[in-house]
Amino acid sequence: MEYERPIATVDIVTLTLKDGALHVALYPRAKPPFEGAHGLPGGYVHVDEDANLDAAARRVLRDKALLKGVYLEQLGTFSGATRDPRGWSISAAYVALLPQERIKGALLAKADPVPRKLPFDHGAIVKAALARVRSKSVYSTLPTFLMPAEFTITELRDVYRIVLGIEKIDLAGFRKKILDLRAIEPVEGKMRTGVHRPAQLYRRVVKDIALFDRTI
Amino acid sequence: MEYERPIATVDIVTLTLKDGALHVALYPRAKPPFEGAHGLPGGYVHVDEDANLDAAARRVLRDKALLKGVYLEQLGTFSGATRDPRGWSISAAYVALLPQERIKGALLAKADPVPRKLPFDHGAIVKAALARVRSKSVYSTLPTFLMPAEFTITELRDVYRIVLGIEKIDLAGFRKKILDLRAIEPVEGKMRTGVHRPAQLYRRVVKDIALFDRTI
DNA sequence: GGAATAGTGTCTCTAAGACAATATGGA
DNA sequence: TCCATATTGTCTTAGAGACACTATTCC
Repeated sequence: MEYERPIATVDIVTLTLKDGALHVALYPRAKPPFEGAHGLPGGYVHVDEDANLDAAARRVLRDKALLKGVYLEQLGTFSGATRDPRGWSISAAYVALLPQERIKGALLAKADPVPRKLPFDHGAIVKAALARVRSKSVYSTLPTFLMPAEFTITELRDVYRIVLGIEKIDLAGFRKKILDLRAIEPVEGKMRTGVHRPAQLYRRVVKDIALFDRTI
Repeated sequence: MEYERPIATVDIVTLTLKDGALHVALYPRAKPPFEGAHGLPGGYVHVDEDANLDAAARRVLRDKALLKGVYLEQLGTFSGATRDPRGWSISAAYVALLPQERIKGALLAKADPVPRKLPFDHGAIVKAALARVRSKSVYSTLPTFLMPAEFTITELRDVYRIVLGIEKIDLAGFRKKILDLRAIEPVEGKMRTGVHRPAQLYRRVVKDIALFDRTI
């Protein structure tokens, strides 16, 4: 026996750093339901063109001009009879991380506390995304995907501070850990200058995240 | 515009311990496709009776008489045009853990290496489930859900050894860590006897898993 | 020189790991 | 008594954290 098939969609929680806090990218909805309201980018799975859900998520990112080198991982699947007014629905949620300058045309809203009045269960999805990113950042180089192509160790340390909500992280210890992992490498001859000793610039060397033995 | 809706199913990777190794519960498929073959328990989402995917997963467990106190978590969602001969499909995969004596009527197959010739992409799903359970067991009390109601610390230590693939874990250090966490408590007056000093029996006290600061 | 941050070295202290010592019941 | 495992205690050592010290640039 065949059962009625649920609606199948993907939704992307695109997180970035702005003004020292995590922000989520929201876009106005072009069609009902919730037409005009700002929500997570997403949409129907296109069974004729998407090879799978990952491909559907990448297509959504492409439509928003968020393309190359974006960190993307499946967050979880949200479902139920009541989350979408159109009927029983399944939404595969993804988390994307990228530096702010890569995002154009989106409304960047503070991710914590989660913005009020998001459509569907997008509030719960953003909350889950934040929890995932925070817990994973404790023992991985996930926050490097929030950095621009080149960054100093101090800047990376500050991003860890923001993501993890830690008031201070000792720079000497942080430097040792992050360099021992060999997940970033110095960019030859490039320094960040200022009214102080110039700092070495680094870039991420691994495509995926690297894991620490312990915690940051 | 509405797109054609994919098939929506749930699949459960039920892991247990047997003969000192992780095993996965397989059941013969009653209907096509792959009728008669052994595969993961699962089935269509019933939009008329399931409140959401978690409820669908619990219904599948209930149908297999695996009911109370089963640890269940969403593993991830597997999808695509080709994984199911019936068409573009989405399967929400779940991991369930329970002690062997709770499982009746299933074929228990060694989970590592993954059994050959499983239907659909069930091989990949089992592989992902194993990876999830192993990585999470490093820093949590997840393996306690593989234990019967009462167990000794030595028995729990051995389960960690099996799940993590570690040849030896010092019992004294393990005892300290697991007791400090207060995730298990002694069962008053109950001891496991043998041809040696009797051992205190313990039971799990937390409903969910508890997390270690570091690793086992 | 002074200010500010980058980068290195060192000390302390905790905690993990190894392992010794003791406890207890059955044969 | 001995054997086997349970349970507790102790010693050593690696590593994290704190922080002092030096380096380098601009003013």
